[in-house]
Amino acid sequence: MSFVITTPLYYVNDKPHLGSVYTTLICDAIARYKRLLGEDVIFITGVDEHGLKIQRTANEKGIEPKSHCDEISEIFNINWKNWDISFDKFIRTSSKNHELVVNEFYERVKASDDIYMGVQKGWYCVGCEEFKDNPSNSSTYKCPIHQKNLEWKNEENLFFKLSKYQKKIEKIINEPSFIEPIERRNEILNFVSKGLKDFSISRTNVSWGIPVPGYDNHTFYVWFDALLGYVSAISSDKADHSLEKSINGGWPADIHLIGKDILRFHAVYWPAMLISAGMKVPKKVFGHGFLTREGQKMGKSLGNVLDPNLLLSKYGNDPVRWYLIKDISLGNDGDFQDRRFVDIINNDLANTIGNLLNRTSSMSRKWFDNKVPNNEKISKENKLEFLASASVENYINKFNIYKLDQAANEVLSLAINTNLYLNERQPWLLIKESDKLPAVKEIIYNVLESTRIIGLLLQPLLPELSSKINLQLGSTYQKDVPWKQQLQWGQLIGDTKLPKPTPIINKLEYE
RNA sequence: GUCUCGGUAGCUCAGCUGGUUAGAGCGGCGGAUUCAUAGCCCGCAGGUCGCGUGUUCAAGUCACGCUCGAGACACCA
Repeated sequence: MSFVITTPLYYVNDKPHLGSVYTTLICDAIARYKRLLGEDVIFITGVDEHGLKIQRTANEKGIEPKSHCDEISEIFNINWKNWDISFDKFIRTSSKNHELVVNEFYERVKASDDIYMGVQKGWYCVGCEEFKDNPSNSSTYKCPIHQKNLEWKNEENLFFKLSKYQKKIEKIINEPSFIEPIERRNEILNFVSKGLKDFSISRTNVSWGIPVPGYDNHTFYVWFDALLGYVSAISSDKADHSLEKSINGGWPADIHLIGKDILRFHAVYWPAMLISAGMKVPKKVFGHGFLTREGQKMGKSLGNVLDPNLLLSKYGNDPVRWYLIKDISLGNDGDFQDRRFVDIINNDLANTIGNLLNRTSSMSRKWFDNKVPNNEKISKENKLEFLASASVENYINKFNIYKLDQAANEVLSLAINTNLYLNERQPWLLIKESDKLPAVKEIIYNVLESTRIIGLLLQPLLPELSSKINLQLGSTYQKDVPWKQQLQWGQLIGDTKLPKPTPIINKLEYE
């Protein structure tokens, strides 16, 4: 059984922004987590390259759409590597194999008698190049963006019989686990209950797209094409790619993680399309929130767009991951605040976790010949062992239901509890009494062990920091041993050499 | 316009089916300690729980109204 997780296929109109980085980082954490649990993960990301907007952007730059897409796609690809994203597939919707899959899919949908030629008519703004749905549309209505009169337009389009799937879609979205979070689910339920209308899947005025077989001047509407990228991605690296290859390769997706703005396409149109083609629907569509900055919407007009690459180069990968994962609850909107960012990183990562490792390792080295002490096990019950196993359990429970922020907080509280334990036991006093040596050994072993577990728990969230922690404990994550097994108490081996501790994370300064 | 969600300490937010002195983290202030990255640990924050009315023995927690904010109401992704 494979676990298929997808980011949206990002529109190549512009380079990656913080929002796409956010989505992708979350997916990466989930993908890493599932791999640690031993699942066969297919982590899909990629780019959506067709459509009028791209065509126009390329025209403005005076280049072919294809070269524009090559350029931006490469930026995305490099970008994800810089962020250490562990994706398995990177799909480009302009690729040949994708086109083959789209055509095959289209044939299936056609065979289900779900395609017909219709007329898209309505009030059209030439400036926006789109139809405006205006209840009181009259010829005097002006487009609010362009301040121009609308034109009445008829356009021949191929339509997909979405209305036919009303009942089936209702059934799917009624399943509480299908759409998360629940607030978004209500919106979709409400939308669907008003009755589904067929939607057009082809355009006649867009040349940059996949041609519809049999209709010379038609190309597929970008959404019809883009959603299929999730499917074609699965077989993208196969020599002979076909729809069947993708289906057998792991479809359906276990989770589509997307921004809340594109929920409807994923939770309504997409399942209907899939049913029509005789395919399975995704198991879950998760619409996360948006990021604001210092309480304000980010936008070009406000000039407050936060460049993710700047964050990466200035602060590094793990701090950004920690902030976005731990401080924003998945599904809610989140606010990026410079001050808070610095505080959180310094407190959580440097002071609580980093310093714990540092003080622990220092004591052990100082008193036990630069080594891990042997576990004396003199106490009847081990408080830290109890706390650690509780944290591991909670962490896994939270992660399984995609409450990543709570999982992260679980790690943090284990670190806090471990610091607390140290302060209670005060081994630095006990060490002065020679008969207390066994007790000191036990305490130090426990604390080192707890720290090792903290490091392991951080593996899917902060891969870099995690390995740094374990390295300093002389205990690396072992690929051949199940992660859950390594999370069990008591795996740290006595007499292991401890390297000289160095800070695993530098403190940030607020400017 | 219709509908949905939210308005709780300086900031970010927890508070499930109503019930002892309303909680956490961060920031701020004070204290104790030294193994450690001036760090960890301990204590302090007296907040009309947006406003008003009502239901109730009892409401942050329910109902209604108002107000402010976010969002949905189909082909921009």
